[in-house]
Amino acid sequence: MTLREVCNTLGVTRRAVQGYEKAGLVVASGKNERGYLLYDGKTQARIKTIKLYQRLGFKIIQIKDLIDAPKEVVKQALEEQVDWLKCERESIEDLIALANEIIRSI
Amino acid sequence: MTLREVCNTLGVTRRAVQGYEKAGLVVASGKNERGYLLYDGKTQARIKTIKLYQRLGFKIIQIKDLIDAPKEVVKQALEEQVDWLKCERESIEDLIALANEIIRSI
DNA sequence: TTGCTCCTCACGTCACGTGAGGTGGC
DNA sequence: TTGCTCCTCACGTCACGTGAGGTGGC
Repeated sequence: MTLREVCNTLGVTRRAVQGYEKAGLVVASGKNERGYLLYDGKTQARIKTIKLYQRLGFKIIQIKDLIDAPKEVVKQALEEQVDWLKCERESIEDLIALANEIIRSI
Repeated sequence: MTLREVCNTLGVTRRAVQGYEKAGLVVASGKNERGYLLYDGKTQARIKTIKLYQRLGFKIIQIKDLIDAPKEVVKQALEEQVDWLKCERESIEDLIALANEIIRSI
């Protein structure tokens, strides 16, 4: 698939994929006769995984360490991320309460 | 109070206050005989307010429109922010569930 | 002169957004 | 030549972080 096709089917931007390449997370599998960048199935799967990790709050540099890591390492990282997400949820709860207090005082 | 004193008492960094000044959110009330930047009580209160709005997720440009706005405008902005925070909370709930699913599948 | 504290730039960060300028085949 | 799609830079974004280089009084 060309870059455009990958972007459309996976819902990522051209610039994001470019960013992943710069970070060393993915590599184009080649170019077609017109010089268009091509990505194979494995690379597309990697891009999907990267997007998923990003949604979970991992940074690019963390994903770099995670994407080719053994399952147990991934599992532990995910468990830590769940703890972090729970903290985030707590913070948001507190902020909602705080904002509501201020609203009532106005 | 000097910049250092403001930073220590309010828990902000020198660079953050500098950023607020650049954005036009606050202005130093003057300089002392040594050329140190000074901030009066009103300015310190503004900095506190800015930090609070930032915690609630407002961006600097939004705070610029909010900090001198009438109470009703602030109230409405806060109500919208609460809605947004609730959406954020939902997203995090979903992410926690998703991460836990992945963990179970490993 | 050394040491301390402050000042004002100004580049770096992060993950892209948003063009700019150039190429290749119809 | 025009029009289209792609390419590869490269500056811009956001709210500061992190120095660099210079000043003033002990």
